Amino acid sequence: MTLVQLRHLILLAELGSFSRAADAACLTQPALSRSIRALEIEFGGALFDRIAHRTELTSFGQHVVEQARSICDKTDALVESAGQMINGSLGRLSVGFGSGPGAILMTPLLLYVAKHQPNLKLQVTRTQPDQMLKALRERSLDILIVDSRAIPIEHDLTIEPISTMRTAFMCRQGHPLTQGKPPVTLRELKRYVIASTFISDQVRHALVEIYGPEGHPDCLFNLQCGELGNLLELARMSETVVIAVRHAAQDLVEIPIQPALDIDATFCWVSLKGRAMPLAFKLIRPFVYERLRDPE
Amino acid sequence: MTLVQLRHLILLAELGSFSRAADAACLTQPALSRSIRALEIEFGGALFDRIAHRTELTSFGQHVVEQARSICDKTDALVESAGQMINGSLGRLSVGFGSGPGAILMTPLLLYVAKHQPNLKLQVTRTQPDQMLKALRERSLDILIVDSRAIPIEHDLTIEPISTMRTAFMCRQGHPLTQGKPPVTLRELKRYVIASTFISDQVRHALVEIYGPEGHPDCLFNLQCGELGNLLELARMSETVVIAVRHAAQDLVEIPIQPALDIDATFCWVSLKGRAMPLAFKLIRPFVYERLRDPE
DNA sequence: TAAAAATACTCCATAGGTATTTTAT
DNA sequence: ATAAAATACCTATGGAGTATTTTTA
Repeated sequence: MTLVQLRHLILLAELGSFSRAADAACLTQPALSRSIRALEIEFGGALFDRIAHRTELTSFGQHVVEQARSICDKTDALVESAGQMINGSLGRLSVGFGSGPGAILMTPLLLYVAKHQPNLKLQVTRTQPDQMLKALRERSLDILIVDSRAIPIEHDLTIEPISTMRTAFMCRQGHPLTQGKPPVTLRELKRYVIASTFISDQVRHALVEIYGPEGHPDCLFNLQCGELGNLLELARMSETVVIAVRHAAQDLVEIPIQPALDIDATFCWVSLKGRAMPLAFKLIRPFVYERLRDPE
Repeated sequence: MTLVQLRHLILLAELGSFSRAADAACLTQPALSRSIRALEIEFGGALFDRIAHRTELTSFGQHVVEQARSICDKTDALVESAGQMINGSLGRLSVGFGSGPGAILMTPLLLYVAKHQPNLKLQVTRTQPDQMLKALRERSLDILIVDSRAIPIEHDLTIEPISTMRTAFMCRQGHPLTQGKPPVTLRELKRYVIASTFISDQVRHALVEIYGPEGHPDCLFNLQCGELGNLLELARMSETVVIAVRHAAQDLVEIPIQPALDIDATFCWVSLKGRAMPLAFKLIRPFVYERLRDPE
């Protein structure tokens, strides 16, 4: 029994003539005749009564056709939904965000999908990198967007860079640090509470290299919080200074510190090596590349 | 997309290895590999992640496998139910009975099917021959069991004889006609009410031939009723004489009329020419042949 | 290095085409 | 006589086998 044979059966049942059904199936009459005959032999009973100038289902044929219809409908539905999944308009995508990309991208991405990909089931998550890696390996997350320094380089991960974005000390507009003449020293900065997200080893070393022992996070930061969003809120509502990706908060002001904070965040996609990317991925990919970069 | 391919897909999803799934499918590994590849090409996306020593469904593959399972289940169900229909244990059969066969056979047949073919959906009907022929042509009846003289010989009918059964004048036990010395004349008979079912032209001619003008149904019968069962009841409850198939009522007594009523009922199957017989037919056929005959 | 999947090739079964016969009206 | 389906025969595609290569842990 073949799907093709079942379709022939359905067509013949509908058209009531081998010749016409063969035409409809883009087949010659003998081919259709054989196709039906093969089914009949396989089932062991006649599906049609061949009456001159007419072909009618037997009661057995009626029974079989009903079920054949249901089978063919199901395969049509499969092809349809598979097509939708392939072009990405159907299906689910679970994205995990690191603190930086989350602060910059989460709301815009949700907005974008809500507006332009209403059929896509998107799940976004913001937790700690190690938890997200675990989720990725358990396949409850499809992909991460994180600062590459936040995750270890491991053999089972595929890491693809997205962009580098400038990092800066920032404070609210009108903050005392912005009132004096430009170059601000670390000493001046440290008169204020300084907050940051959790810091990678790499950045810690970079800070010490630029600012000496005074730049060590343990010494530098009073407040640390995994959620950059909360830190930015804090900066807006107080004289707290935050260190973060400059572009994460346009309404804050960059502090012109000397020596300059010459650290870039390097954002990347992280996925499991060897795993096919969920198809919906390609629908959000361009949007992420477009938004996760410093403005010109 | 092929049912075979879908089964391969399901098997591979279950076993998680091309080699093992190929074994299970009685196929070589390369053949299965190609089968799955063909599906992936047709759908335009990967169904499996090939990880060394392991093969796992992609999210797209999960979606497809679910639907493939449902399709294959349906085809299994089709094959199963078709097999049952072929061996007759599933399906429906509509039988129309003429008055004689109805009186003899209807209850026993219902009983037989109830007891031995509980899965068969049997519909039995007792109406007039012309109505049954109409129903047969409309395919609301599959087959008739009637006295062949009750139906016209027409080109679109297949008529297959079953048996001939003796016809007799009958009355209840202890009826006055059974008290006198054996040969009863038509004149004596006609002192009682005589009842019959509706009579065919053939039988009418036969009666006139045997008994002369006195034997003409219009003259002979006081009561006529399409339901032989009612007539037999009547004979049991009164002194009414009935003419019917002798075997239809063993508890009635045959009247030893002279000249003898030398008329046989000739029962037959009637079906539409060129139409396959419903498969359940073969389940009741032997029973009908066995029961619809005069006892030895 | 070993195990699993992919690839290369060869072969054959079968689906489909063309031509013709059979059948029933 | 005509129209429809079945049959006969041929061809070619594609599915399956064997042998081999590639890949990755």
